[in-house]
Amino acid sequence: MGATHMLQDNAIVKHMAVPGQHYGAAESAKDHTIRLKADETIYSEGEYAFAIYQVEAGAVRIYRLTPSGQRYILSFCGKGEWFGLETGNVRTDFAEAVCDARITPFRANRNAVVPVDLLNIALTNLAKAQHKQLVITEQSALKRVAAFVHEMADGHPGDCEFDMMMSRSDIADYLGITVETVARCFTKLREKRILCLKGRLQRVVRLLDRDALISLTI
Amino acid sequence: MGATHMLQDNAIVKHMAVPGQHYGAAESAKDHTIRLKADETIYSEGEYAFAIYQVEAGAVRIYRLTPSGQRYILSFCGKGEWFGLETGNVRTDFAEAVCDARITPFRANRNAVVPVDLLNIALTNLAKAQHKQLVITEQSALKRVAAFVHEMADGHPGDCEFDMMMSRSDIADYLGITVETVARCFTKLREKRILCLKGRLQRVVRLLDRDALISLTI
DNA sequence: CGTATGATTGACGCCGTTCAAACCACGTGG
DNA sequence: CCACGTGGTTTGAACGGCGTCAATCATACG
Repeated sequence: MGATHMLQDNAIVKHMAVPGQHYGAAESAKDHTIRLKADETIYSEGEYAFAIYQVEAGAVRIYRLTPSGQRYILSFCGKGEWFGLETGNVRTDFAEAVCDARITPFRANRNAVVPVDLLNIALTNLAKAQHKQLVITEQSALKRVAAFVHEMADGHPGDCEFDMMMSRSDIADYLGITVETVARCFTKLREKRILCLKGRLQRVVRLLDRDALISLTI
Repeated sequence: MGATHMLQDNAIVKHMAVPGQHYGAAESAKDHTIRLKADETIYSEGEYAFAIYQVEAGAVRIYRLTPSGQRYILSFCGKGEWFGLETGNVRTDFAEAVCDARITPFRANRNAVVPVDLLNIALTNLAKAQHKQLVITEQSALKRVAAFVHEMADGHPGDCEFDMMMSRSDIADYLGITVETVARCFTKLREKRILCLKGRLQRVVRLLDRDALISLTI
């Protein structure tokens, strides 16, 4: 999190980053960890936004519903990532646990101090959103799925085997394609000997050829 | 710009918004207006990021080049909008004037104060990026173009006739479709009597049926 | 064993890409 | 003035990939 950002030598900006400084004070902004079961709702569109959250374990999906009722997943948040920071006071999207998860809320109590760099969180989320735009417009379903697996693999550095946790339907709504196409792309990746799928629901990936995967996403 | 955001009653956040308060001080962060000709470069990928910018007149395109050399336009910035706020010290994208334009840079000089709410800018840009994700995945080229025209129309409230300024190629790279498809969609919008196109390069839109346009984007 | 849920596979049609040509307004120079 | 070239836009024809609808498979659970 300690990433520096531009304009960092600015006096105002400096004041924003007080990591852990006020944490543990009499009136801490940090609440206790919340344990969530799979698919449990964290907040919904239209609700009052009183906190931001950090993922401790598991994964969270942030999504919106189009007027036609279709779900579009804006982002998945894994361990260490922040979500729930909005422009206004009202939620514009939904947050749910993808699987069993733990998250920590940070409330904005009066006089309490949030021990986090909000600007950094906002800019990180912006960078994620921009990268996703590139992935999505970078047409060809196979490229999108490859980029998704790559993204998941980045969340597990070192491991060549990991659990994606999300369903095919989650992946489809995240990449803007259909479940069937997602399945077809995964079989293509298997045929190309880039990965294996394991587990009851085929959500555990074993990476066989990371380089080939990356070259697909380009 | 003065939009409130969540956690606004937080002490740290309060300190960030000092609109105009320090402006005009001995060492102002605001530089003089820059005048740009069409297609002139503002900054490029890899450069050191020392300032953010506000558009005074005209329009600016923010884009990236994929490894395969394809251009993808992340956003257009019109009058009043901010761009150039990045996560790191190094530019990750390019900024160019779409047409003749005027912009104001805000440097991060030592001891100088940026009279703007950086968090608000970041969150606004994040909201824009998220909305664009919905537009793009909301497949069907016609819907994308309709959403684009709608977005342009929002920049000219009240006017039913305005200049889009960008070329078909700009629009294509912005929406992730081809120039030909963009042209076909515009003729469809003309056939549906939703708009007329004027000017030598057919970039001036006259909106005939705003409601029909909006209902297309849903 | 029957049902339910989620993943996979197949067949077919449509929409957008690709390649190509035409068009239009505006220059230039003969 | 006309011929020609240029940059941007539009239109046409053919191909291919993804969505749709449907059936099948695998595993878990009552």
